[in-house]
Amino acid sequence: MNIAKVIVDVPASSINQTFDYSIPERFQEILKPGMRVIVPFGPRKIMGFVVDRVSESSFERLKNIIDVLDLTPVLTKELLDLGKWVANETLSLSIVALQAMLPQVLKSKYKKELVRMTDEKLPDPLEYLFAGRDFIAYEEFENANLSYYQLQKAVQAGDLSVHYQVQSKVTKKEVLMVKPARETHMMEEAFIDFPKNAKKQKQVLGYFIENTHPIPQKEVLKQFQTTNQTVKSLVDKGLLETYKEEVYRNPYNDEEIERTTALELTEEQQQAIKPILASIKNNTHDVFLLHGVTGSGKTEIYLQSIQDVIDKGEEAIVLVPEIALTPQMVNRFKGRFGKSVAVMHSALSAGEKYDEWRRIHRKEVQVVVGARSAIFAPFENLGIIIIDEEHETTYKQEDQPRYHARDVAIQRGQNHNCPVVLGSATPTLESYARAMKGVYSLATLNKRTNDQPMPHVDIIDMRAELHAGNRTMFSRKLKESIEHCIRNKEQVVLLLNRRGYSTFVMCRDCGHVNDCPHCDIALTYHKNTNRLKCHYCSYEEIVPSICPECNSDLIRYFGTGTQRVEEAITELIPEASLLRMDVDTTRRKGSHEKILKEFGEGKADILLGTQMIAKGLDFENVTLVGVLTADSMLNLPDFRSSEKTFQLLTQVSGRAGRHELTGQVLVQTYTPEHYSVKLASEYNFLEFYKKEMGMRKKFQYPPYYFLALITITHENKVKVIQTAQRIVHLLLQKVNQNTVVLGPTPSPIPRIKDRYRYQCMIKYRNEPDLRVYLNKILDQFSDDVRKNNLIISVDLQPYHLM
DNA sequence: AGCACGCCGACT
DNA sequence: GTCGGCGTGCTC
Repeated sequence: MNIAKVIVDVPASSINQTFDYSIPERFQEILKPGMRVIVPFGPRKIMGFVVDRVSESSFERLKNIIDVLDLTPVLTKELLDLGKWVANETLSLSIVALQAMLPQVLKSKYKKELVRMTDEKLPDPLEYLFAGRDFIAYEEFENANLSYYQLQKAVQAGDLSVHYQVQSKVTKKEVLMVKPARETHMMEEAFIDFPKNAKKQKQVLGYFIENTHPIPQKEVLKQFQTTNQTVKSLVDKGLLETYKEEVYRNPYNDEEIERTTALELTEEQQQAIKPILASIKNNTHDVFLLHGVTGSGKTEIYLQSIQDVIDKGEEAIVLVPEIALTPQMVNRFKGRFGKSVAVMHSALSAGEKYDEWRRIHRKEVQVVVGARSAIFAPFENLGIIIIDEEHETTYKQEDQPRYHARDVAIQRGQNHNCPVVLGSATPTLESYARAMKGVYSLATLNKRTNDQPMPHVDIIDMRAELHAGNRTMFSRKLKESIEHCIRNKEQVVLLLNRRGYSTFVMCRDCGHVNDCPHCDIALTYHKNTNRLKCHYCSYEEIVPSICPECNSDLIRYFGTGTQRVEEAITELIPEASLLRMDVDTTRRKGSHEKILKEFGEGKADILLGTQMIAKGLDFENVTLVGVLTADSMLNLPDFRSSEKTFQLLTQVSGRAGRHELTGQVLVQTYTPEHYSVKLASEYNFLEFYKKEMGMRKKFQYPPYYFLALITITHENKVKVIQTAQRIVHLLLQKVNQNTVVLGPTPSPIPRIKDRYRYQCMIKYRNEPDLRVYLNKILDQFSDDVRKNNLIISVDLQPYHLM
């Protein structure tokens, strides 16, 4: 077994295979699959993952592994296999799948150096560049703009050599600790003999006679108001010892979180948890769909299930949408399981993420709560996987590897023979349909734990407002209700269901709209900078004062963004104080929490925000939730738009009246008759499910059909269309009769960053070999992809049809 | 991907 | 003879 199979860090389809290396004697004992290594690859040195050890290779001459980067494997056997599965399932490269399972810091960086090999004089420009040094960074040579020919000759003559370096930057945080170096009685003797003028040293020594435990040097210095010189002298005298100890960065202050114990479950909750506990107990893999209205106590079911898993000596993964990973949520888990919880989400720094990951790796925690990628937590005895807010689209990764955390969860659940729990107040049609078919077990929670009814939802027809001469974005009823709330010192949450915190600009005379010169999309107006920006390529220009088409000066700003609503409210209800929460105001780390905290403390009457305020907020004093434009989402060219609207309206309604005070929800819409608006206002998920399933069946969409989206991108429009047509043609030759291949059609945004975009959609029910066909087709175009900068991307089960 | 190698053409 | 610019093929 002295040969290692290695997946090397080269993201290219022609390299998407294992490479064999022989294992030098000194690594024989320690090298295991799942470790990272440095290997020679052509003239370079690169990082790779050992995926297997074997005793034979079909290659005659194998190169040696240069170095081993890990003391213990960073990927378990299960995760290595899972990586292979993910790569297969999502048509991505093995190396990309493996990298996705690890924290960023474990990724390698590469460096090239130019090393002088001779004492003889080099050709003038090179000699000058080296300036007496033995080696220089390759970059220096490149920046100097010298002839590559000379370099080539010098290297061939053996006067210079190119060295390749692999840097695996791992930043462990260390603290300098101080402890006594002698036994106490020896220290005491030294104390007595100590010179009187060394006052500080004597004090410190005295401390360590009393306290023999190591403490950080920083604390010693602080306590005795002295410098490290004092400690150093004591160390030099052989009385104290210093050493470095690794510490974890702790993004959450655990001590302050109050511990909680299990709550008593309601009848409904008990019914729901019973089969889950049974599945844990019997080590069976089942998928549970927990359909529970907001406030029905899903989290308590998660917590108690996890408790059983921990008691059994196993581990738990809890996935939460990024946006819901607020301290409120994290505290519930930390409160119950204390130090056994690791938290993983994008607001952590790279170092913090690595630390949390290591706590899992070292088996110091049993529970991880995290966003999508936490599904790859390196646990070896998984007892349960929970996906909260199962319907959230953030569980699908948008770039390679385009995996869905739910699919990975189920795969891991099978690997570990453990249950997977999907929880939501508004499950995806896919999951609910599976539950209906009996593939998943369904548990429904209809009652809120506090027995409060769901708040009443009023639909307001904005067309009628328009007819009545109200041209503002607030209906009369909403305005009155807001004022009423403020008078009663209650709080309001306003949702503007549109990410446009800005507007587009149009000439009133000729209708000219400023488009991005590089993308086929209108520029959006940013008021704070008074500029027009492209959200796709970051192109910017100053807002024109006259129309570039017709020279008219009647420029009008269209569309409603949160900034605008903010202005309108201050005009309409001057006494109201307002907090705005959107992409603009939450860009900085921690600002999200800060805004919520201020609102929670009652520092504002109104919280105005985009989607992000719909999730998980729980404020006692909120009695009114207003949705300004419920249908702005409905008009999107996306077959899920009704589902998304229903989900959003249901979610946001759950924000009102969660405690003593009863809540009210006002939904403004131009299409009050639309079923997703109407049924959301009645909290009628089942009816919505039936209705929407009918639509999906009629138009051949999931869950009746599977989808695959192929997007072809190139600078030359003709080339894109030709390629797309060829792909469609090839597909049609292979797929089943009843499989639909649509396109090629221009993408919803037909050009981004000067690249034209065409797509074709495959709708299928049964194509077991689709991945094989797709791989073959991708192979056929691999030359074009490499040489001509063509991009073909395949997204199986896409969420965004862009 | 990133690199070497080799062929070609330009310029001196 | 001195250079740079591609196209091609390889990486255990």
